[in-house]
Amino acid sequence: MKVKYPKLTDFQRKVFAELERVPVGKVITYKALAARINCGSARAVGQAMRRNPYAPEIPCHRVVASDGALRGYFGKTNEEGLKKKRELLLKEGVQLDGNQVASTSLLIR
DNA sequence: GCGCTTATCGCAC
DNA sequence: GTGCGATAAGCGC
Repeated sequence: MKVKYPKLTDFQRKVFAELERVPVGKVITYKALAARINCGSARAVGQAMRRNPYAPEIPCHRVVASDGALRGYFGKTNEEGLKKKRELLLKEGVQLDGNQVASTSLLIR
């Protein structure tokens, strides 16, 4: 298996690995993702996403807050990026309610 | 509702 | 090589 993202740190690599593990139609929370990589801070996960150089290549739109609420996208916490995130999720089959997931059952724990 | 804590990344010196 | 600051969150009070 080749290193898909050699420019990323081990931390980001783990985050993306777990992210790829999320099936289409479902999403994962920052905390759950952080816990999977043995990290107690969800903030660090968001940090990796925000600064990830492969933003459009990484399905960061599948990562949501513990409440299932979208937080930001492409380094933007405004509706600009959020709107796109919503569209992507809907396209993937994730039902959303405004800027929040319609059902927390869609979240991977 | 508001504020503080925590971990990682980015950039500067 | 080392240090400082900022952040796409979470939890507590």
